[in-house]
Amino acid sequence: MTAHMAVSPPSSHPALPPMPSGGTWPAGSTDEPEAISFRAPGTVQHFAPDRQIFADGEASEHFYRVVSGVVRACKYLSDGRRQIEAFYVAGDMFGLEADTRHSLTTEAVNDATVVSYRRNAVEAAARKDAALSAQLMSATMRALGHARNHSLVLNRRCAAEKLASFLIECAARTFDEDTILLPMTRQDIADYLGLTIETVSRTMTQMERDRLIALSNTRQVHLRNRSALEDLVT
Amino acid sequence: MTAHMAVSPPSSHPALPPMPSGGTWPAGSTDEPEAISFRAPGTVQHFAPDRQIFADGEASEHFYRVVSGVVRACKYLSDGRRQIEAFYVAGDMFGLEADTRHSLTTEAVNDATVVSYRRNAVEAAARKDAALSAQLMSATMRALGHARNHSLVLNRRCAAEKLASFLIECAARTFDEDTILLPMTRQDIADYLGLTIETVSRTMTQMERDRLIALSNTRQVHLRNRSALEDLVT
DNA sequence: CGCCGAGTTGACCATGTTCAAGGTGGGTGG
DNA sequence: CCACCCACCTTGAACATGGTCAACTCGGCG
Repeated sequence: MTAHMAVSPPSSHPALPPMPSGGTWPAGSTDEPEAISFRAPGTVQHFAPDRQIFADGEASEHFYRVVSGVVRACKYLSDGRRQIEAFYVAGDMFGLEADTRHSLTTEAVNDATVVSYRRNAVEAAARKDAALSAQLMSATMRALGHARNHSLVLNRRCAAEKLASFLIECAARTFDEDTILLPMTRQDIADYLGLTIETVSRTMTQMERDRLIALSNTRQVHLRNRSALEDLVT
Repeated sequence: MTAHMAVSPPSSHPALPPMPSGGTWPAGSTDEPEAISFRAPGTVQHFAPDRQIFADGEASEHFYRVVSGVVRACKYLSDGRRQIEAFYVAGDMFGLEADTRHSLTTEAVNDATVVSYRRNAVEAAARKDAALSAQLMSATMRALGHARNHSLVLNRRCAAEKLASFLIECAARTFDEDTILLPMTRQDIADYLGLTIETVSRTMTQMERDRLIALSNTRQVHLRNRSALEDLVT
C-alpha cells in the first residue's frame, strides 16, 4: 500500500522547482512552541518534493519534526483520490500514532528537512518525565483540534468559504500577515479542501475579480480585504 | 474501577420519550477499553434528551464518561447550522481539552447517564501515574483517529457512501452485527454526515429499494447486504 | 379525533464536477 | 538566444448531485 504518487515521479534531487523552502506556509497541526527536550539526538533528513517520508500502514517507529520546508499528511483512497489531512511546517511535529502502524502517508511538498526521533526513546522518556508527557499530550490535543476544525471546513457549503478559511489559515502563519507564498500546487489545495483543481482555480479568479485577493503570480496571494474573507468563514 | 455498564437502565426519570436508551448506537470516539483508574470517585449525572452537558466556550473543569445512553458532541455555526463531531456511547470518554475552555457543545441524544471527574484531579493523578497518563494519551489518540476518519467521510463524493459508512460504524458497535437501533433522529444523522435530512431520508429509501438494508421502522435498520455497503465505503 | 413532531416524497434549482480546450512560464536543448 | 516542452494553471460548456421549498404521510398522545 504505497506506490501512489499523485503528482510526479519521485527521484533524487535533479532539478528542483524553485519553491519557497522554509518561507511561508499553511495549515499546521501538531506545532509545539517550545521544542520537545530529551537527550536522544534526532536524525536529520532531507526530502525532495513529492518524496515520501513514511507510508500509511508502515510500522510507526519514529516520529518527526519539520525543520524547514513543508510536509503533507494524506490518505489515498482506493478510487485514486487523495485527501490531505494537514500541512506541517517548521516546528510542527508529526507521526505520533496510537497504533504500531502509521495511519497516514506523509510526503514532502517542497524541498524539506525533518528531524526524526525513535518512538521507543520518546515513549520511554515520557514515562519518566511528566513534563515531556504533558507536552506530547498537548501536541496531540492540538492535532485533535486541527482535525476537528478541518472537518468543519470540509463541511462548509460553498467553495469560497473553504478557500477563504484556507487562505486565512495560511496568513495566520506568515510574517507579513497579508502576503502568502503558497508552497503547494492547486491540486494540493483542492485535496486539502475536498474540491477539484478547477473549482479552486475558478474560485481564486472570482475572488480576485471581487477584489478580495490579488495574485501576483499563481503562488503568491495578497489579501486585499481580509475582513470580507473572514466574514466568509465566520 | 469505574462504571462500564453497557446496557444499564438510567434510573428514574419523569416522562421521557420512549427512546431506545442504552440499546444500540453509532460513532464512538474516546473509548477506553479498560476503565480509567484513580481514586477520586466520579459524580453521576442524568440528562434528558437534548439536555446540554456542557457548552462550547465554557470553562473545562470536568471530563466525562458515558455510563448509558448516547451523547453528541457538536459545534453550532453562526448561520444556525450544526455539525456533529461524534456520538459517544457507554464507556466512551469525552470533554478532555487542551485549552481551559471546551471547544464543543455536548448534549444528550436520548436519556443518558454520565460520570464526571474533576479535571484537576485527573491531571494531577496523571502527573504521578505514568500508566494513567498513557491511557489518557491513548484515548486522545483514538479521538484523533476518529476525527481524521470523520474528515474522510465528510469528504466522500456521494450521500450513499456517507450513509453506508455511518451504518457500518453503527453496526460495528452492535451485539447483533446486522441489526441497528438508531438512538438519534434523521436530523442528527444529517448533521453528522454533512447532509440534509431530506437527503438522508431519500438515500435510506433508495438503499431499501436496492435491498441493501431493511427498515422495520424508522429507527431500526437491518443490514441485508453488508458487503455491498462495505464496497461503498472502500 | 385531531394535533404535532418526525419522516418521506416530489419538483425545481444551484453549485461543483466532468470533460475538453487553451494559456503561461520556467527550463532545456538546439 | 530562441524555440520548444511540459507541468501547472485557467477557462468554458454540459451535466449530475444534493439543497431548497413545499406538500404529504405516519404514529403516538392528549
